[in-house]
Amino acid sequence: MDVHEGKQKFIESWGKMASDWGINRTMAQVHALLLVAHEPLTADQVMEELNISRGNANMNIRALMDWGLVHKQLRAGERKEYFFAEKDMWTVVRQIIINRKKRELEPMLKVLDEVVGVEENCPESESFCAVVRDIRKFSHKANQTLDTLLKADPNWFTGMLLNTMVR
Amino acid sequence: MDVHEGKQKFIESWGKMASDWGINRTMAQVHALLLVAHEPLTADQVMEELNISRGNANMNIRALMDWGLVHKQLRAGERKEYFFAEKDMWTVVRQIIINRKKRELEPMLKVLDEVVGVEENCPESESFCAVVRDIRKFSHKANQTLDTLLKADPNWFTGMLLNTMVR
DNA sequence: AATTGTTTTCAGGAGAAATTGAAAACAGTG
DNA sequence: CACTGTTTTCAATTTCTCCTGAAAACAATT
Repeated sequence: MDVHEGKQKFIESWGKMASDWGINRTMAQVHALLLVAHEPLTADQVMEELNISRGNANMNIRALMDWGLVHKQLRAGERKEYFFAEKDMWTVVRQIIINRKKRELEPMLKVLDEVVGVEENCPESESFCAVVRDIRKFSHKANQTLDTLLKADPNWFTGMLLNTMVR
Repeated sequence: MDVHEGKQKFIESWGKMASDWGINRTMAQVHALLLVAHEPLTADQVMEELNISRGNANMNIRALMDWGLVHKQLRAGERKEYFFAEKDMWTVVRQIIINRKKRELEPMLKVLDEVVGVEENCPESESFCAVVRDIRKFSHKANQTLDTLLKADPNWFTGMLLNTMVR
């Protein structure tokens, strides 16, 4: 397999996976393209490679910068902007966790904290509260675990999690 | 807050979170409804509570059964089918991991295994392979970790992960 | 085998999300 | 400050996913 075919397969697959996980497919494809790019690319190159419009390229590059997954490079004497992806996988995963935790997990936790306070005065409300308490406990633990993970050493995840668990 | 308001908030929030994660919102709302239901419900009750059509209710209940998150209850002398959700959080999380791993993580791993074999004969192909190797290593470890997690004791996750990590 | 109650299917429609492309805004340069 | 190359914005359009509702299939009962 040659490198172009490999890149294409990778980009397509990365995009597919992302859309399964509720992330815009094109955004993930731009990310994939920059991940495997040999050098920083301009918006025009991204448009060209992925056959997307200027507006689309611009929006998704911006979104990726907001996520902390892509950075801008300015070159002296050039007006064009170049973009490159963060390539360290641990950092990539960190950024994704940070973003999704904030956007999606924490709002859910807030609601759980609210509804766990429902008055318990009948079998129905009691079983409701029991279920919510359980989900809430679980979610808070997951959230704390993620916080710990984020504070951890860069090599920690790949190293320890596995070693501790595999027997 | 009364139990009805609590249930509604919970159902709405669960649905929102699911759609952020690429899961059909209505499917998650049906799941949430059954999770907090005091007793098993019929398809008609689900339709009624969530204001959805018969077809929609049926399809999503089926999908939830495929995921192993909802079960059918048959009652002697009744032709209607009753549905109830698996309420143990550890089992719920297990089922979700099993399903998403199979549907989304593993196909990606397969592609990574393929493209890592790209011939390395120029700077471009070398940097491509280096990135792919890194992602591949990371993903395989994550996959193995999930396998171990799935084999683990029901109380393992909530217990150990946190205790080991929090200092 | 006809009747009734229930579940399943799926073509077409509705709504949501992503994309385009052209105009506006911006930023250097002579 | 006018000109040029570049990025940003956003209304209109396209694309995709999801939902509906009615018909078909199914299954228990008489």
